[in-house]
Amino acid sequence: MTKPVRVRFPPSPTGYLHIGGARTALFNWLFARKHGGSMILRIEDTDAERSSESSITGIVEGLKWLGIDWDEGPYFQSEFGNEHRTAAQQLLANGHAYRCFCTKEELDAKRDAALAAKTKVGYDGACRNLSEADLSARQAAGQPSVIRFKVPERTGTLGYDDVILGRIETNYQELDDFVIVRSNGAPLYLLCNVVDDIRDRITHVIRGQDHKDNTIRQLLLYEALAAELPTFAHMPLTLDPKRAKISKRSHGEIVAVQFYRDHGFLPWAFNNYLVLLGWSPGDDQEFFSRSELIDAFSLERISKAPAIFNYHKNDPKFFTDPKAIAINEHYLRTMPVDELAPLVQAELVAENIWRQSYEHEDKAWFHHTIDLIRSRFHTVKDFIGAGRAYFSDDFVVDAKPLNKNILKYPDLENWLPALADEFTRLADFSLTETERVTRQFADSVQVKPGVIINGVRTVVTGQLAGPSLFDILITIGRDKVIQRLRNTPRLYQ
RNA sequence: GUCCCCAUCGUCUAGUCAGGUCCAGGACACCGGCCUUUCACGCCGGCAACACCGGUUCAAAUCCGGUUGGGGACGCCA
Repeated sequence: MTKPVRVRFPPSPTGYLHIGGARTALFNWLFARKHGGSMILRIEDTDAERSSESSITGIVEGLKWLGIDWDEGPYFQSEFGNEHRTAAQQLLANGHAYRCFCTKEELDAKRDAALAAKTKVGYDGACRNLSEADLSARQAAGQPSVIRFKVPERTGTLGYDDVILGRIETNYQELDDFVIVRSNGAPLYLLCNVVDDIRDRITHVIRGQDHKDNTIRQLLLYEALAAELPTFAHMPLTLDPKRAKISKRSHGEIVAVQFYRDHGFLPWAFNNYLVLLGWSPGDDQEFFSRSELIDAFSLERISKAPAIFNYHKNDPKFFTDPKAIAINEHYLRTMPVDELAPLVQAELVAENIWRQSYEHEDKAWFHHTIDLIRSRFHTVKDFIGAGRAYFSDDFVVDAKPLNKNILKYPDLENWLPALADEFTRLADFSLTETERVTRQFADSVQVKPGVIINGVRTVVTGQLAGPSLFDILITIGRDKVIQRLRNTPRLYQ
């Protein structure tokens, strides 16, 4: 019987949840769900200077929006300071660590010198073998010190089997003694992280490849702490089109999960996009329901090579990775309308154009309208943008159709109100009747039907494109159609 | 500079571990066509890649070596 799977997502609250973090959370979550294990959210806030409350809120909200839930936590690393310090003292006591009195300035100078001389950069072990007398003298003198881990004097290599990358090994010679406790007594990430993972009984550490070198050193910590090693899986990083690591600092909002929420992405569609960045099922399937994805997911099928988040700044057509938009569009037009309706409702409510009747007597109309217009939309924001005229009289007539379909034909100023009169007289405001009258009207004024049809579409919806005009008319309804047609002259002012 | 990792269409990727079925498959994007009152959707078709060099082999995208390129790490950050 194997141990139940336990994974964790441990963000440091120093900024919003970005694409890379969300993807790491998603992969951990999928793995936990697939194996009936537990997902633990642990906020790594030991760097008090950089951690912020708003960042924690942002991360939690981001995960909730994505639908990535957790079974334990959020735990806060800062609440386990005692455990971290105890572990450090234990390592000090049993000879796995030692006090180092080198000052930051000395170390910086040595590192700069090494970098300049283009030789190996690393701690030289100056304090590794301080005599007892020296040690107590310095401590008695109140000289500040950090605690360093003492890398064992061994030959050969240190390594582990990564589920994604395979065997990873590093020569002991490459490892230098690393700091585990700051001079102010605060334990550092490398140690805290291991102590927490041991306490939380983490079985699988799934994180980015930027942690690969940390893992090697943490292996020594597990050993010194006499703890069992978890399984490691280092995911490929997400890079920008210039192949640089994405970050809030250099990329801004476009990499924030919040950006996608605020731009009308469907949470599941975004997950579906993210999972394809570095993972594939092995066949041609690209769209997955939640359960299908959990079922199909496996760490072994994660790619080794980094994936590019393919957005282009100031692209007039694609405001983010075209694939992300394509996946969103797919869900937008194929998902059950009754699942989409609440999301559209939220947008309408936010715009103050929501009507209670859409939930009751006009529910069928509301759903029908969503279904009628969604195939042209990219995000749910389009329902209050391009689709606004279906829900409100307060909509803008776009400049392009205004010029192309209205101003270009001055006669429409009179024709469209006249057509409105025709509609008034119609016994049956139906698909066939509105079409018949419209074509007849075009014939009577001797223009191609398209001129009238496109003119009406522009006046009634404000848009250059849309569904079949007669579907639009009967959906928006006779009264509003007539009113908008009669208002045509104002477009010429 | 040192160490580690990676390398298939513009992008995400399948195929690599078990060499032949791959003159390399799918998706996005792009181009063309059909449909059409517009624009989409949908459908049909097209463009487009095994980084390079050498080796092993009857046979290499696949195995081995090297080169080049890219990334990550090298903190009293996480």
